[in-house]
Amino acid sequence: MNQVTRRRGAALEEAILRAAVEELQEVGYRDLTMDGVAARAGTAKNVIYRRWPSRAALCLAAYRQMLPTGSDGAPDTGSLRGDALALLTRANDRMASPVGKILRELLADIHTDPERMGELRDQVARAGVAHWLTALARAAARGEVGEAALTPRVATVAVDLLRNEYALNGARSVAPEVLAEIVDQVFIPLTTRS
Amino acid sequence: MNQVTRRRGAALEEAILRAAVEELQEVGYRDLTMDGVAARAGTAKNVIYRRWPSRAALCLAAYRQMLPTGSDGAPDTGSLRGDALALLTRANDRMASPVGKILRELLADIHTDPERMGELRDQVARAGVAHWLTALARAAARGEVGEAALTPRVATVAVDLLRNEYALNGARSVAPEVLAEIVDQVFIPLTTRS
DNA sequence: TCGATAAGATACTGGTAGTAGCTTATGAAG
DNA sequence: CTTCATAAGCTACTACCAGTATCTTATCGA
Repeated sequence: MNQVTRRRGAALEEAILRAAVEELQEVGYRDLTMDGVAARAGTAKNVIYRRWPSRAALCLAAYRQMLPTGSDGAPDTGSLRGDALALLTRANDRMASPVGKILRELLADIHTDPERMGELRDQVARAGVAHWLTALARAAARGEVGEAALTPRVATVAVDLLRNEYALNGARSVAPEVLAEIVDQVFIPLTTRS
Repeated sequence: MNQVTRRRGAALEEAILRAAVEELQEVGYRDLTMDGVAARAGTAKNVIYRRWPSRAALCLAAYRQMLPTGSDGAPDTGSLRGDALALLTRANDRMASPVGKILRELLADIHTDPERMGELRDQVARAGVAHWLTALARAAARGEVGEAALTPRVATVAVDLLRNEYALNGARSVAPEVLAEIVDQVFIPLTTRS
């Protein structure tokens, strides 16, 4: 592994992160090893440890790289129920995807580390709140929903419940019927003016 | 560690489980080691492996031993809101307790193992659903709530959201204000006839 | 009394996080 | 062009732990 030209600084850092991302994609968080990342990056373990204090920290950084940069717009199906189902389905797809799996493994592993949890929480919790709020705002403009519904808690109730399903179900993806149930039994009754 | 009298069968099994429970209480799931349990039980690791196939399996069995046997009755405060807050507070206390912490560590570790997840899920999900249903039934008798609220999904919505808080917050316990928010912004509006 | 069974003791494999210490390429400053 | 601090590269190491193997020996039932 004798390097002819030696990478340094940012270039090396990127190479390591890229290697970590690839390892995450291929073997997942649980089975990712520092030796593996080092080998793939063509460097040595201690080089990694000079930049990130632990395996979890490295993987967290790598995870960030994997996130889609340009998030899609909010769906506009014309009805609140349609929008909600679309948003929830999208969230479900994301959580069931490889990236979602990695996120869940990561969450599971670092849930005792308050510091790193904080970083992840924002990533997780904030994802898409805006979309729910705009969907609600549109519905409010149509007169479908009352003012009382426009709190963050209510807006995110559906995704929160979805996240709970994953917490209970483990790795499996959540069935569409469950999504409909959440929307029809909770989200719509909560938001719709009666 | 030469035993004068050698324990066998059920007696030994109980001793191991007791040791595992104590280790769980003292160091938690994450830091529990099979060597530690064996030492504490005054036996050897392979004896444990003759009974449980893995560390996770042993800890799951030990966790079951830790559960309170006689669950408390459903609170009856006279109002649905009071009952809901009481139930949710109790659930929060349980989840924040050492036993709850162990449960969460366990959940986090085995969430990729569908088989063991199934065992745990019932334990977790079913816990207290009955109480919510009786609280709702009482409220229905008083005319406080409509029929539509009497689905499992709606009945457990508060605990489900609480569980989500733990998923997002990691180890920390959930603040009382959050409990009130869940009750006042979600549970009560969902259930109460308008 | 004897023999099957399972407990006990010990040692081992294999894998991995994280550390240490040395060598050497690199780039910047003089 | 030379020097020198820095950081990359390399190797080897510690410590830890899950799970396995093997042999000895106590126990219990026939």
